[in-house]
Formats: sequence, structure tokens, C-alpha cells
Amino acid sequence: MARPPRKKKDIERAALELFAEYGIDGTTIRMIAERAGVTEGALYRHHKSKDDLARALFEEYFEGFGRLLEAFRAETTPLETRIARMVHAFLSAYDADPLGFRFVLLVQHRLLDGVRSDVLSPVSVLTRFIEEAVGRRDIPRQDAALKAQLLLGMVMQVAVGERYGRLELPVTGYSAEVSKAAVAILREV
Amino acid sequence: MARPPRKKKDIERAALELFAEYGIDGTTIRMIAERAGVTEGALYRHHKSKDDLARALFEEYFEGFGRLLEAFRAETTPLETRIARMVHAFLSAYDADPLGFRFVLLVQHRLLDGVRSDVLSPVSVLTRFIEEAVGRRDIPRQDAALKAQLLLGMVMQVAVGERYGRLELPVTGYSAEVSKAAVAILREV
Amino acid sequence: MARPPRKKKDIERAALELFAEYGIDGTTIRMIAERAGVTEGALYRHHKSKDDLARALFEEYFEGFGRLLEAFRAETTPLETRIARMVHAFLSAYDADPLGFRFVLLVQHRLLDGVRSDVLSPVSVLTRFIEEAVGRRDIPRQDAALKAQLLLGMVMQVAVGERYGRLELPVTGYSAEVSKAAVAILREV
Amino acid sequence: MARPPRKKKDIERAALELFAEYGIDGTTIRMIAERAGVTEGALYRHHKSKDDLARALFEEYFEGFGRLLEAFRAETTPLETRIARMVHAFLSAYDADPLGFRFVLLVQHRLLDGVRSDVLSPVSVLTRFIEEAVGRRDIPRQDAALKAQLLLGMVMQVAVGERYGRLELPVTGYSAEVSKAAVAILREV
DNA sequence: AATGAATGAGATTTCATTCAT
DNA sequence: AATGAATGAAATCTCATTCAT
Repeated sequence: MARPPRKKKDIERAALELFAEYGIDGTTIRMIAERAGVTEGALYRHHKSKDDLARALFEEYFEGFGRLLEAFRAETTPLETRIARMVHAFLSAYDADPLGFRFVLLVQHRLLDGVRSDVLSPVSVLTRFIEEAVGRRDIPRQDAALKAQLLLGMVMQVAVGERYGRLELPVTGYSAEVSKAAVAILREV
Repeated sequence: MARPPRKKKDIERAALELFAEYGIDGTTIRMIAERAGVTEGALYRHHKSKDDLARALFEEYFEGFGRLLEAFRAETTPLETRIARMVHAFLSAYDADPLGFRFVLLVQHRLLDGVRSDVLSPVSVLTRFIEEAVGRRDIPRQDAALKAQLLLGMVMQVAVGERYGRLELPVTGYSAEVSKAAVAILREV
Repeated sequence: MARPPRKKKDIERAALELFAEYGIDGTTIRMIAERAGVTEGALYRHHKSKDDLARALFEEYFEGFGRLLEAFRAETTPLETRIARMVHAFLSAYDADPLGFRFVLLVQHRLLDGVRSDVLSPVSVLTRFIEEAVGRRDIPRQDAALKAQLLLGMVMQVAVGERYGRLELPVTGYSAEVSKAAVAILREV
Repeated sequence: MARPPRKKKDIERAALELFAEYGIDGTTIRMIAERAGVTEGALYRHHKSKDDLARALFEEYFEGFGRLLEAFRAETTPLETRIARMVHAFLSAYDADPLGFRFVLLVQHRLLDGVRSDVLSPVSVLTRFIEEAVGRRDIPRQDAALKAQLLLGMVMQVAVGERYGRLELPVTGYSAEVSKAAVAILREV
């Protein structure tokens, strides 16, 4: 009952940043320990393994994104408003913690397969969102699964664009335009 | 005068497939050699290191994508036609060689930084394409850099969607809808 | 708090002996680990690489030789006495630890270039010793740099002679004659 | 009966220079082939193995040194003259081909053990030379084996001194002084 | 005679993880 | 809880040598 959280947070933050920059395999336990100001053994007090640590971080972020979108999907505001809020929330997440976002971007293809199936994924939320809008006749009949991918791809690529110097921080500056594009995609069939 | 390099192609194909499935770090030299039917040392006659091999493959594909788009950008057909062709070409590339495409998708964030600057990147081509369309008054004034990212993100995410079982092969089946979405994004500002 | 490094000395001694017998390249990490009773990885906790280990050992011995001679150079005893002591000290060093001496002999041409310039080398000490003796009019004016090499070459070759079975252990048995030769070289110009 | 000598000499010279600079293990077949302007396989037309090549070169030089000294030992000129000629011949050999000399210096401890016993070694010649001088009452009774080592050590160290920038080229410039030192060592007992 | 692709065996090094302290 | 030495198991890479051409 004492205070374990102390170093645990340091370790996790250090790991996140290093994973975001060098990938999971490119990051060693020693690198994490060094940046967190602990020694290698200490890490195993809090996580079973390096992979376990990476997975925990990924799920945390991934689930966070899902919940973020879910909150707006369930809202009863107009379609345009909900889309704008979703886009803005996503881009705000990037501005608030670019490394966390990049971490997800970088390791997704390695860890996505292992995510627990009860976790709400962004794609699932978007798909449901589109299906409901169709059902409500807000937008024409269309392939919700496809459109969900298109929307997600668009928004994520804004982060990628910033990462590679093609777009500028803060990316929330692009919120309005991206929202408009999203709406156009859903309305125009 | 000596024996011709029969195994080079085998090695590169084996590497590509394994990289696409397990990532660069998740693929060992032994795995590549085994699949290519050579010994581990053979790889080093043709490439300086595993990383060098990965980089060579990446540039080859990456440049290929750039050239693909460039061909259509330069065309004098109507905007809609060119967009449709670009989208279709991209998605066809995936259907023709899903592993090659996935390889690029999977390793891009690790290798993108090191690409030679004279290589024509898809984003550059798209940006120029949009700027020219604006100049020609085909579409309203808009942020070409942003829109290029949005278009690219959309199309690439279709591949990701297929990879994770959300969309179906052949992805060229989505060409029409994706093209329409792309046009909508550019026209609607 | 963790366990103290019990094996470091074992590793270094094992390496020294093997280097002395088989050279650096002729000695494998496995050989060192085996003789030291550790696993191969253990070596890397204490030294960055095999070369680093060899270099550390070399500097230790090389500097030791320099200090050995320096002690006698600074003495205020008669020239003959100091020479005799230097020679004796050198040859004693060989009798006390032939492997250490042979190690230096064997690897010098590979590692000499990289020695830190602030390390007192035997040649420097001898050169200064001769220059001071000239300044004091103990011996005639002469080329100190050359004579330093001659003296060093003589003494080292005694060790070589023993190594190849031309001379006998203990080599301190040759101290008197070698000293006389050294004096003759300095006095007779 | 055609002309095999062509590339053989190139290969041997290339090997000698590389061995002198990097040692035998530090020199790869590929390095030799590259410098000689042939490919790796070509080397095996002329020598059974890299080691065989190194050994052949070493014996050639080593025997050459022995014969050089032997010629002067057998002369009927005064002792001083013969010593002066021996020393000069040795140092001239260095000036004429420093790399060949350094090669011997660098690899001697690795290859000396395997030299055919019928090869006339410098030490043997010098020992006999001193014994004969004692027998002829030219110099006092003394330990010929020891003195042979001292003489050899002195002269070789001149080369070492040049190699490490302590002495200057041409080293034949030191002939007179080294000869005087040699004589002093033999006369003074 | 020569080429250089390919082999085969091994060497160095890395690193997640364990465990005595 | 923490330390960091040591392990153990690979992974990358090197390179002398062989051999089909």
C-alpha cells in the first residue's frame, strides 16, 4: 500500500517515447531504464516483459482513441457537429501528445492483431456511426466499412504529414478543412 | 565467366514477403535464407546488410508508386479521369502484389527518413497535381499539401482495411467509390 | 546492492594469457569465456569489445613499464646503478610474469598507435634519461633518441630470445651482462 | 610454360603490403585480390591458402636476412668492418623496402615457430659470428647467444623507432652509430 | 587461368531476462 | 523494491575456400 506508482510512470513514459522514436525492437530494456532513471531489473517489477509493456501502452492509447470517438458518436447533435468534434478531438490528441500518437502509428501493425476483442476500436466506432447516419437518412446509403477506413486514413495521415514535415503544428489548425472533407465524403455518393 | 547470380531475385522476394509479414526486425537473416533456399552468407554478396536490403526494396517500391502517380498527373484528360486512374492504379498495385504493398505500409515509418531526396514521392506528385488543378481553375483554391495527405491517407487505409479483414479483395472493387470521395474532397471546399 | 563483479579479474587474466599465446585475433571470445569460467556475454559487461579489452590490458602493462623506468630515472644514484636497476627491473618483470610481458611484445605493433598520448612510454623515459646524463656530463654528447631505441631493443630482445628457447629462465641471470652492454653503448661514442 | 608470373607477383606484393599494415588476420583475401587487381579465386591458383601465402613471404624475407648476414660473417675483413657491413646491410634493407621489413617485424611472433629448421636464421648467423670472433681472440670470452640477441634487438628496434616516428628515414643514417654500439657491446665485457 | 556466386563454419556482439545481494 | 552481474540464446555478419561457368 506504499507508493509503487513513482517509478512505474517514469518507466512507461520513457518506454513510450523510445518506442515512438525507435520502434519496439529498436528500443532496448537498457535504453528504457536509463531514460527512466532506474536499472534494468526494475522494469520487471512492474511489467512481465518488454512486449507486455508495449502491449499495455498500446491498448491504453488505442482504447483511448476508441472512447474518444465513441463519446461523440453517441451525441445527439447534428452530423456536421459530431464529425467536426471527432476530427478535432483526434487532432487535439496529436497536438497534446505527438509522441503517444506516433507510437500508435508506428507499432500498430505489430500489435493490432493481439488487441483484446472487447476493446472498442476507432474503426468499429466509425462504422457504427456511419451506419446509424444512413439509417437516420442523414446521408445516402453507402458502404460504411469502406467509408470508416477512408475517414480514419485521412485523419491519421494528417499526423503522418506533420511527422514528416509536410504539415505544420498544431494540426488542429487543419480541423475545419478535414471536417469538411469528411462531410463531403459521406454526403457525396 | 563465373556463375551468374541466380539467387539474387529469390533472396529479395523472400525478404520482401517476410518483411511484409513480420517486419524488418521480426525477420531474421536465417528466415530469409531458408525461404530463398540459400545459405545466410549469400545475402551479403548482394546487399551490405539486412537493413540495406530492406532499404533497397523500399526505395524500389516507393519510387514505383511515385512514378505510377506521376504518369497520370501529366496526362491531359479531365480531372475526374485522372483521379480515377490514379486511385485505380494504386489499388491495382495492391491487388497485384499485396505483400509488396503491405511491406511499404509496414516499414514506411522506419525507412522513410532515409529515402534519397531525388526520389519522386507520392505526396509530392499529388501536391503538384492539386496545385496545377487549382491553377487551371478546375477546383477551388485550397491547401494542396493538406489535401495531398488526405488523398494518400484514404487510399492507403483501404489497403490497411483489407489487411485486417475489414474490407475485401480485390480492393479495386472500391475504386469507383474511393475516386468519388477523392473528387468530393477536392471540389468541396 | 546487486552482486559484486567477481569475474572481472578472471576474464582479464584469461584474456591476457590467451592473447600472449595466440595473439588477439587468434583468441576468441569463447576461449576467454571458457578459461575464465563465464559465459561469452559476461565479457561485455566490463569491456565494450574484445579490442577494447585488449587495449585496456595493453595500456595497463605499457604504462607499468614506463613507470618502472621512470622511478629509476629520477633517482640520484650513479649512472651505472640506475642503468643496472632499470635493466634488472625490466628483466624481473619478465621473470615475474612472462605472459604479461609476452602479451605486450606480441601485440605492441597492433595497439601502440592508439595509446593515449599522456601515457609515459618507456622510450620517452629512456630518452629523457640519456639527455639528462649528457647534460650532466656523465656521458658524451650523443643522439639520445637513437640510443633509447637501442637500449630498449636490447632488453626486449632478451625476452624474445627466451621465448624462442635461445636464452634461459630466469632472464634476470642476464642482468649484469645486459647492464654492462647498456653502459658501454652510452659511454662509447 | 606460358607466363604465370604475371599476377603472382602482384598478388604477393599486395599481400605483403597489407600484411605489413594490418597483420595477417586483419587482411582479407578480398583486400589482397582488390589491391592486386584480380578476384578472390585467382589467389588459390598460386597459393594453397592465405596462411600459405603469408608463410611463403615470411620465409623469403627471413631467409634473405639470414643470407645477408651470412655473407658478411664469412668475410675475412676485420671485425669492425664486418659488423659495420652487417648493420648497414640490415638498415639498407629497411630503407629499400620498409614494408617488407615491417611485415617481418609484425608477423614474426606468429610465424617464427613454423619456419623450416634448415633456414639460416639471423640469430644463428650472429651467434656463430660471435663465437668465431671469440675463438679467434678478436673479442673477450662471452655469452654468444645473449650477445646475438642484443645485437639483433638493437638493429631491429631502429626500424621500430622509425615506424613510430621516433627516428628518421633513411635509417642508414644511423649505421655508423649503431655499428659503434655493436662493437662496444662485443669488446666491453 | 580467371571469375565471382555461393557455401559453411564460426566469430562477435546483443539483449531480454534471471537472480544473488 | 531495487540493483546490476551474469546467463543463455540468438542474431548479424565475416570470410576463407570451393566450384560452376
